[in-house]
Amino acid sequence: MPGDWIPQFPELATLPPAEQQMLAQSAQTVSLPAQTTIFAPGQPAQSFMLVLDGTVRVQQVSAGGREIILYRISGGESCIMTTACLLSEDTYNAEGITETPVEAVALPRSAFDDMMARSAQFRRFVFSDYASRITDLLQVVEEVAFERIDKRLAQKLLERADSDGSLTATHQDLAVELGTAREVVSRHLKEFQRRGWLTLTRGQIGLSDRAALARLTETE
Amino acid sequence: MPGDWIPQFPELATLPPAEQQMLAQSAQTVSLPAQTTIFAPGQPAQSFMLVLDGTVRVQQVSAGGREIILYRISGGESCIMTTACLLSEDTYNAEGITETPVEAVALPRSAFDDMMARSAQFRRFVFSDYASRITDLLQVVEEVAFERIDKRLAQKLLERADSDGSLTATHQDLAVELGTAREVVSRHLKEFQRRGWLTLTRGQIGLSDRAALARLTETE
DNA sequence: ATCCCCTGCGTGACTAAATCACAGACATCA
DNA sequence: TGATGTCTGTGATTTAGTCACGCAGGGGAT
Repeated sequence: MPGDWIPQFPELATLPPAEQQMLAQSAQTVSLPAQTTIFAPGQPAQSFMLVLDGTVRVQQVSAGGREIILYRISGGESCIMTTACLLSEDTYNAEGITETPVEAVALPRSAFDDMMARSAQFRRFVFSDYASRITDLLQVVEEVAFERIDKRLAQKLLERADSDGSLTATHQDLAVELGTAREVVSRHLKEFQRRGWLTLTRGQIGLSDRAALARLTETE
Repeated sequence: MPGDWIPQFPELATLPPAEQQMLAQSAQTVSLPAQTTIFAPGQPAQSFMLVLDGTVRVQQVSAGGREIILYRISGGESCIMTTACLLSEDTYNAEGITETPVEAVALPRSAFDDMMARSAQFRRFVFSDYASRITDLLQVVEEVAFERIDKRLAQKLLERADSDGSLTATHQDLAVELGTAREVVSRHLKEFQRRGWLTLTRGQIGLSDRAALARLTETE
């Protein structure tokens, strides 16, 4: 049913019926497999995306081939980045890739413009999305510029571990998360293991002392 | 005369007369001395700022006291950051400071909302501002994460030098530009001097071989 | 099975950057 | 002419990133 996704977005669910109708009619739901590139340099996006389910990873790739993850979009969030960067004539080099299969709603540019013109509430929704992304980017700048790798690594491990304290990730994956080199991650992980904080197996990490890792993240 | 600043913004100069009128009537021009804090953490901004003359520096301060300059706003540009971060409930820690005396126009929140509702052209203006800021931040992330300090330093020197090739800045100032430590800057500058690329005097740098510096910025 | 091959991981050697702890140099003002 | 604060120089040490490997585990393919 068109529009049945609207309740997933609290800011949209309270729109007047007429505007919910507009959204429902002009939006297209799309299903994307994992590892799909949603946007990339030189490939301008033409719609406003709302993610219903799954996660999209937004990352930056440097000339030297190194990568860093900027932020992720998951169910109930929107991704203004695409439309934002359309408007900027400067070249940028971020790309968006689905990490899991993704269900999303695509609002065509014209419908997006209509909604922006019509609804103050929709505008607040969009601006709040911009603000969140900017906050994310400021966070990344701060961490990359000022925080120690061991602290950042511990943070990521805690973030990505499931309730059992295990996570599936190669050292290279973690290096990309942090924007550093694989060897650096390997060495810190080995040190963590030596201290008995975790166990390492190929492509898999098991946290055995979350408290110790958490303590590291709190160091000045 | 109210509104006589509008021609400074090409995207606004072509607005229909009625909307130019609206802008002219609701905007307040303000004069700020140098070193004024325009926005800072915990001090929410309440208007959309358009800079007519002078420059505003937006920077981030870390817990450890280190700083990094994110971007600058100068005449003919707008600063959406303030309004953006109002909407984000998360705390962020960027601050905006005037580097020179600044002439600006402040559009109150209500007038900003009105213009957004009324004019597609104004919306494009605002979005393009967002996009530029995001592009700036992506640039910073890329440089901090992946570029060598010597290259980044050379870039800044070329950027900040006047037509004579001289610039007034302490090593500490340059360290803040790059988000690094003063000693690191001092050592690279000394090396540049040793190579005959510049001359150093207290608080002042004179570039004597811009071409060599430019070559360094082009290294992979 | 055995071989091959690809991916993930370990490691030493080296370079670059950041941190810590000073000391000296310069500028200004009392 | 000191006295004081800012700016710069430098050595020693730690942390991070780079380069160049070699080895291990886990599929296929034959």
